[in-house]
Amino acid sequence: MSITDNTGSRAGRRLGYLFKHAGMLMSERNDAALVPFGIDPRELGVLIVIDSYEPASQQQVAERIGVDRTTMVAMLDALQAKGLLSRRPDAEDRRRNVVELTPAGHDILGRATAASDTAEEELLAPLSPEEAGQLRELLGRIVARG
Amino acid sequence: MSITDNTGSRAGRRLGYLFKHAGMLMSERNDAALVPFGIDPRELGVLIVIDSYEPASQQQVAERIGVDRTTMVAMLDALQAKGLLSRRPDAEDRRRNVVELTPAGHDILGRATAASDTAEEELLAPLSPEEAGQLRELLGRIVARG
DNA sequence: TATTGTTATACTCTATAACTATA
DNA sequence: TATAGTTATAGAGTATAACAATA
Repeated sequence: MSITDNTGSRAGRRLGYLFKHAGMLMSERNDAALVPFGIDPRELGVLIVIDSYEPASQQQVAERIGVDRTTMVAMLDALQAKGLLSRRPDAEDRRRNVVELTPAGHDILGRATAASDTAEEELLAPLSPEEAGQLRELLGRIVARG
Repeated sequence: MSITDNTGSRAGRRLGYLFKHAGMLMSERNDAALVPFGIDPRELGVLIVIDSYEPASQQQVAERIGVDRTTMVAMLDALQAKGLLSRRPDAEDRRRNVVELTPAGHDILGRATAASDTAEEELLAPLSPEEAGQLRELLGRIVARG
Protein backbone atom coordinates (compact mmCIF):
# COMPACT_ATOMS: atom_id res chain seq x y z
CA MET A 1 0.00 0.00 0.00
CA SER A 2 1.57 3.26 -1.14
CA ILE A 3 1.77 6.34 1.05
CA THR A 4 -1.00 8.00 -0.92
CA ASP A 5 -3.22 4.96 -0.87
CA ASN A 6 -4.13 4.88 2.79
CA THR A 7 -7.70 5.92 2.29
CA GLY A 8 -8.69 4.06 -0.82
CA SER A 9 -10.83 5.96 -3.25
CA ARG A 10 -14.16 5.59 -1.49
CA ALA A 11 -15.76 8.92 -0.74
CA GLY A 12 -17.09 7.64 2.58
CA ARG A 13 -13.57 7.22 3.94
CA ARG A 14 -12.37 10.71 3.11
CA LEU A 15 -11.73 12.85 6.16
CA GLY A 16 -13.64 15.79 4.70
CA TYR A 17 -16.70 13.61 4.27
CA LEU A 18 -16.36 12.08 7.72
CA PHE A 19 -15.95 15.41 9.51
CA LYS A 20 -18.84 16.98 7.62
CA HIS A 21 -21.28 14.14 8.19
CA ALA A 22 -20.25 13.55 11.80
CA GLY A 23 -20.86 17.26 12.37
CA MET A 24 -24.25 17.10 10.67
CA LEU A 25 -25.32 14.15 12.81
CA MET A 26 -24.11 15.96 15.93
CA SER A 27 -26.02 19.09 14.91
CA GLU A 28 -29.23 17.17 14.43
CA ARG A 29 -29.01 15.66 17.90
CA ASN A 30 -27.96 18.92 19.52
CA ASP A 31 -30.70 20.86 17.76
CA ALA A 32 -33.31 18.48 19.14
CA ALA A 33 -31.77 18.38 22.61
CA LEU A 34 -31.75 22.18 22.91
CA VAL A 35 -35.28 22.89 21.69
CA PRO A 36 -36.67 22.87 25.27
CA PHE A 37 -34.24 25.65 26.17
CA GLY A 38 -35.01 27.93 23.24
CA ILE A 39 -31.44 28.07 21.98
CA ASP A 40 -29.48 26.38 19.22
CA PRO A 41 -26.04 24.75 19.40
CA ARG A 42 -24.22 27.88 18.24
CA GLU A 43 -25.88 29.93 20.93
CA LEU A 44 -24.94 27.36 23.56
CA GLY A 45 -21.36 27.73 22.36
CA VAL A 46 -21.58 31.46 22.91
CA LEU A 47 -22.96 31.00 26.44
CA ILE A 48 -20.17 28.53 27.27
CA VAL A 49 -17.47 30.88 26.03
CA ILE A 50 -18.88 33.85 27.90
CA ASP A 51 -19.16 31.77 31.07
CA SER A 52 -15.55 30.65 30.71
CA TYR A 53 -14.05 34.07 30.08
CA GLU A 54 -16.37 36.70 31.48
CA PRO A 55 -16.08 39.56 31.66
CA ALA A 56 -15.19 39.59 27.98
CA SER A 57 -15.69 41.96 25.06
CA GLN A 58 -17.80 40.99 22.05
CA GLN A 59 -14.70 40.69 19.95
CA GLN A 60 -12.99 38.38 22.42
CA VAL A 61 -16.02 36.09 22.40
CA ALA A 62 -16.04 36.11 18.60
CA GLU A 63 -12.36 35.19 18.45
CA ARG A 64 -12.79 32.32 20.91
CA ILE A 65 -15.58 30.85 18.83
CA GLY A 66 -13.93 31.54 15.51
CA VAL A 67 -16.45 33.86 13.85
CA ASP A 68 -16.17 37.42 12.64
CA ARG A 69 -17.09 40.19 15.07
CA THR A 70 -19.85 41.29 12.70
CA THR A 71 -21.37 37.83 12.93
CA MET A 72 -21.25 37.97 16.70
CA VAL A 73 -23.50 41.04 16.84
CA ALA A 74 -26.65 39.23 15.73
CA MET A 75 -25.89 36.23 17.94
CA LEU A 76 -25.59 38.46 21.00
CA ASP A 77 -28.70 40.42 19.98
CA ALA A 78 -30.68 37.18 20.00
CA LEU A 79 -29.31 35.96 23.33
CA GLN A 80 -29.83 39.36 24.92
CA ALA A 81 -33.42 39.46 23.63
CA LYS A 82 -33.94 36.11 25.39
CA GLY A 83 -32.63 37.64 28.61
CA LEU A 84 -29.64 35.30 28.81
CA LEU A 85 -26.87 37.90 28.70
CA SER A 86 -26.24 41.59 29.22
CA ARG A 87 -24.09 44.14 27.43
CA ARG A 88 -22.65 47.25 29.03
CA PRO A 89 -19.88 49.64 28.03
CA ASP A 90 -16.48 48.80 29.47
CA ALA A 91 -15.62 51.55 31.97
CA GLU A 92 -11.94 51.37 31.07
CA ASP A 93 -12.42 51.37 27.29
CA ARG A 94 -15.80 52.63 26.25
CA ARG A 95 -15.42 51.31 22.70
CA ARG A 96 -15.91 47.84 24.16
CA ASN A 97 -19.02 46.11 25.41
CA VAL A 98 -18.61 43.88 28.42
CA VAL A 99 -20.73 40.78 27.88
CA GLU A 100 -21.93 38.77 30.88
CA LEU A 101 -24.45 36.04 31.56
CA THR A 102 -27.61 36.93 33.46
CA PRO A 103 -28.89 34.59 36.19
CA ALA A 104 -31.27 33.17 33.59
CA GLY A 105 -28.31 32.71 31.27
CA HIS A 106 -26.42 30.75 33.91
CA ASP A 107 -29.47 28.59 34.53
CA ILE A 108 -30.02 27.81 30.87
CA LEU A 109 -26.31 27.24 30.38
CA GLY A 110 -26.22 24.53 33.04
CA ARG A 111 -29.30 22.68 31.91
CA ALA A 112 -28.61 23.05 28.18
CA THR A 113 -25.04 21.82 28.60
CA ALA A 114 -26.30 18.72 30.40
CA ALA A 115 -28.78 18.06 27.59
CA SER A 116 -26.05 18.53 24.99
CA ASP A 117 -23.77 16.16 26.92
CA THR A 118 -26.49 13.53 26.64
CA ALA A 119 -26.79 14.19 22.91
CA GLU A 120 -23.04 13.67 22.55
CA GLU A 121 -23.21 10.42 24.48
CA GLU A 122 -25.97 9.20 22.19
CA LEU A 123 -23.95 10.00 19.09
CA LEU A 124 -20.97 8.18 20.58
CA ALA A 125 -23.06 5.16 21.56
CA PRO A 126 -21.38 2.97 18.89
CA LEU A 127 -18.07 3.57 20.69
CA SER A 128 -16.79 2.24 23.98
CA PRO A 129 -16.10 4.87 26.68
CA GLU A 130 -12.38 4.47 26.03
CA GLU A 131 -12.85 4.97 22.31
CA ALA A 132 -15.09 8.00 22.88
CA GLY A 133 -12.41 9.57 25.03
CA GLN A 134 -9.75 8.85 22.47
CA LEU A 135 -11.84 10.31 19.65
CA ARG A 136 -12.22 13.52 21.59
CA GLU A 137 -8.52 13.60 22.39
CA LEU A 138 -7.42 12.99 18.81
CA LEU A 139 -9.79 15.63 17.45
CA GLY A 140 -8.61 18.06 20.09
CA ARG A 141 -5.01 17.56 19.06
CA ILE A 142 -5.80 18.21 15.39
CA VAL A 143 -7.84 21.33 16.10
CA ALA A 144 -5.29 22.66 18.58
CA ARG A 145 -2.52 22.30 16.02
CA GLY A 146 -4.53 23.90 13.23
CA MET B 1 -17.02 12.67 37.42
CA SER B 2 -20.77 12.58 36.75
CA ILE B 3 -22.23 11.14 33.59
CA THR B 4 -22.95 14.60 32.26
CA ASP B 5 -19.57 15.99 33.18
CA ASN B 6 -17.39 14.14 30.74
CA THR B 7 -16.64 17.14 28.58
CA GLY B 8 -16.33 19.92 31.08
CA SER B 9 -17.88 23.20 30.08
CA ARG B 10 -15.16 24.34 27.72
CA ALA B 11 -16.44 25.09 24.25
CA GLY B 12 -13.28 23.72 22.69
CA ARG B 13 -14.02 20.22 23.96
CA ARG B 14 -17.56 20.01 22.63
CA LEU B 15 -17.96 17.51 19.82
CA GLY B 16 -19.89 20.00 17.68
CA TYR B 17 -17.01 22.46 17.91
CA LEU B 18 -14.39 19.78 17.25
CA PHE B 19 -16.17 18.37 14.19
CA LYS B 20 -16.82 21.82 12.76
CA HIS B 21 -13.30 23.12 13.20
CA ALA B 22 -11.62 19.88 12.15
CA GLY B 23 -13.75 20.05 9.02
CA MET B 24 -12.81 23.68 8.41
CA LEU B 25 -9.10 22.89 8.75
CA MET B 26 -9.49 19.94 6.39
CA SER B 27 -11.34 22.13 3.88
CA GLU B 28 -8.60 24.75 3.93
CA ARG B 29 -5.92 22.18 3.17
CA ASN B 30 -8.02 20.39 0.56
CA ASP B 31 -8.96 23.67 -1.13
CA ALA B 32 -5.30 24.56 -1.48
CA ALA B 33 -4.28 21.07 -2.57
CA LEU B 34 -6.88 20.96 -5.34
CA VAL B 35 -6.28 24.41 -6.85
CA PRO B 36 -3.86 22.98 -9.44
CA PHE B 37 -6.60 20.67 -10.70
CA GLY B 38 -9.30 23.31 -11.03
CA ILE B 39 -11.76 21.55 -8.74
CA ASP B 40 -12.84 21.94 -5.12
CA PRO B 41 -13.24 19.25 -2.46
CA ARG B 42 -16.97 18.79 -3.08
CA GLU B 43 -16.32 18.24 -6.76
CA LEU B 44 -13.63 15.69 -5.98
CA GLY B 45 -16.21 13.89 -3.87
CA VAL B 46 -18.55 13.78 -6.86
CA LEU B 47 -15.82 12.38 -9.10
CA ILE B 48 -14.96 9.71 -6.53
CA VAL B 49 -18.58 8.62 -6.19
CA ILE B 50 -19.13 8.49 -9.94
CA ASP B 51 -15.94 6.47 -10.37
CA SER B 52 -17.05 4.03 -7.67
CA TYR B 53 -20.55 3.46 -8.99
CA GLU B 54 -20.65 4.30 -12.66
CA PRO B 55 -22.78 4.02 -14.59
CA ALA B 56 -25.04 5.89 -12.18
CA SER B 57 -27.93 8.32 -12.47
CA GLN B 58 -27.67 11.87 -11.16
CA GLN B 59 -30.02 11.03 -8.34
CA GLN B 60 -27.97 8.01 -7.27
CA VAL B 61 -24.86 10.17 -7.12
CA ALA B 62 -26.72 12.77 -5.08
CA GLU B 63 -27.93 10.15 -2.60
CA ARG B 64 -24.44 8.71 -2.18
CA ILE B 65 -23.04 12.12 -1.36
CA GLY B 66 -25.96 13.18 0.78
CA VAL B 67 -27.23 16.23 -1.11
CA ASP B 68 -30.53 16.97 -2.78
CA ARG B 69 -30.90 16.08 -6.46
CA THR B 70 -31.50 19.76 -7.23
CA THR B 71 -28.14 20.59 -5.69
CA MET B 72 -26.45 17.96 -7.80
CA VAL B 73 -27.50 19.61 -11.07
CA ALA B 74 -25.20 22.62 -10.72
CA MET B 75 -22.31 20.46 -9.48
CA LEU B 76 -22.59 18.23 -12.55
CA ASP B 77 -23.00 21.26 -14.82
CA ALA B 78 -19.67 22.60 -13.56
CA LEU B 79 -17.82 19.31 -13.87
CA GLN B 80 -19.26 18.71 -17.33
CA ALA B 81 -18.22 22.23 -18.41
CA LYS B 82 -14.68 21.31 -17.31
CA GLY B 83 -14.83 18.22 -19.50
CA LEU B 84 -14.51 15.82 -16.56
CA LEU B 85 -17.77 13.93 -16.98
CA SER B 86 -20.49 13.21 -19.52
CA ARG B 87 -24.26 12.93 -19.28
CA ARG B 88 -26.41 10.87 -21.62
CA PRO B 89 -29.98 9.62 -21.41
CA ASP B 90 -30.34 6.12 -19.99
CA ALA B 91 -31.50 3.90 -22.87
CA GLU B 92 -33.64 1.82 -20.52
CA ASP B 93 -35.27 4.75 -18.72
CA ARG B 94 -35.02 7.98 -20.62
CA ARG B 95 -35.99 10.07 -17.60
CA ARG B 96 -32.54 9.30 -16.18
CA ASN B 97 -29.15 10.65 -17.11
CA VAL B 98 -26.26 8.23 -17.02
CA VAL B 99 -23.25 10.06 -15.59
CA GLU B 100 -19.74 8.85 -16.41
CA LEU B 101 -16.20 10.16 -16.10
CA THR B 102 -14.39 11.21 -19.25
CA PRO B 103 -10.73 10.23 -19.74
CA ALA B 104 -9.83 13.71 -18.50
CA GLY B 105 -12.08 13.08 -15.50
CA HIS B 106 -10.27 9.84 -14.68
CA ASP B 107 -6.93 11.60 -15.00
CA ILE B 108 -7.91 14.47 -12.72
CA LEU B 109 -9.53 12.05 -10.28
CA GLY B 110 -6.32 10.10 -9.84
CA ARG B 111 -4.03 13.06 -9.41
CA ALA B 112 -6.45 15.11 -7.29
CA THR B 113 -7.09 12.17 -4.98
CA ALA B 114 -3.37 11.78 -4.43
CA ALA B 115 -3.06 15.50 -3.64
CA SER B 116 -5.99 15.27 -1.23
CA ASP B 117 -4.46 12.22 0.44
CA THR B 118 -1.36 14.31 1.08
CA ALA B 119 -3.51 17.09 2.53
CA GLU B 120 -5.14 14.59 4.88
CA GLU B 121 -1.75 13.29 5.97
CA GLU B 122 -0.63 16.83 6.74
CA LEU B 123 -3.71 17.50 8.85
CA LEU B 124 -3.11 14.24 10.72
CA ALA B 125 0.58 15.00 11.25
CA PRO B 126 0.07 15.51 15.01
CA LEU B 127 -1.12 11.88 15.20
CA SER B 128 0.82 8.64 14.91
CA PRO B 129 -0.11 6.40 11.96
CA GLU B 130 -1.96 4.11 14.36
CA GLU B 131 -3.89 7.02 15.85
CA ALA B 132 -4.72 8.35 12.39
CA GLY B 133 -6.12 4.98 11.43
CA GLN B 134 -8.14 4.77 14.60
CA LEU B 135 -9.56 8.27 14.14
CA ARG B 136 -10.77 7.32 10.69
CA GLU B 137 -12.23 4.08 11.99
CA LEU B 138 -14.07 5.71 14.91
CA LEU B 139 -15.49 8.46 12.69
CA GLY B 140 -16.54 5.87 10.16
CA ARG B 141 -18.43 3.94 12.80
CA ILE B 142 -20.30 7.03 13.97
CA VAL B 143 -21.23 8.14 10.47
CA ALA B 144 -22.23 4.63 9.43
CA ARG B 145 -24.54 4.34 12.44
CA GLY B 146 -26.10 7.74 11.88
C1' DT C 1 -4.54 56.66 13.03
C1' DA C 2 -6.34 52.40 14.99
C1' DT C 3 -9.98 49.73 17.27
C1' DT C 4 -14.92 48.26 18.73
C1' DG C 5 -19.39 47.71 17.73
C1' DT C 6 -22.71 48.27 14.16
C1' DT C 7 -25.16 48.20 9.68
C1' DA C 8 -25.71 47.25 4.81
C1' DT C 9 -24.62 44.24 1.53
C1' DA C 10 -23.19 40.17 -0.85
C1' DC C 11 -21.69 35.51 -1.28
C1' DT C 12 -21.88 30.33 -0.58
C1' DC C 13 -24.35 26.36 0.16
C1' DT C 14 -28.38 24.21 0.47
C1' DA C 15 -33.34 23.01 0.22
C1' DT C 16 -38.49 23.51 -1.34
C1' DA C 17 -41.85 24.16 -4.93
C1' DA C 18 -43.10 23.98 -9.47
C1' DC C 19 -42.29 22.69 -14.36
C1' DT C 20 -41.09 19.02 -18.31
C1' DA C 21 -40.51 14.72 -20.09
C1' DT C 22 -40.86 10.36 -19.47
C1' DA C 23 -42.66 6.08 -17.19
C1' DT D 1 -49.94 9.02 -11.00
C1' DA D 2 -45.13 8.80 -10.01
C1' DT D 3 -40.23 9.75 -10.97
C1' DA D 4 -35.71 12.15 -12.94
C1' DG D 5 -33.87 16.20 -14.20
C1' DT D 6 -34.33 21.13 -14.26
C1' DT D 7 -35.25 25.97 -12.90
C1' DA D 8 -36.61 29.72 -9.86
C1' DT D 9 -36.58 31.10 -5.45
C1' DA D 10 -35.65 31.48 -0.62
C1' DG D 11 -33.34 30.62 3.64
C1' DA D 12 -29.26 29.96 6.80
C1' DG D 13 -24.79 31.24 7.86
C1' DT D 14 -21.03 33.78 6.95
C1' DA D 15 -17.80 37.57 5.51
C1' DT D 16 -16.29 42.37 3.57
C1' DA D 17 -16.78 47.34 3.40
C1' DA D 18 -18.10 51.44 5.39
C1' DC D 19 -19.61 54.27 9.38
C1' DA D 20 -19.83 56.31 14.29
C1' DA D 21 -17.82 56.47 18.71
C1' DT D 22 -13.79 56.13 21.23
C1' DA D 23 -8.87 55.46 22.03
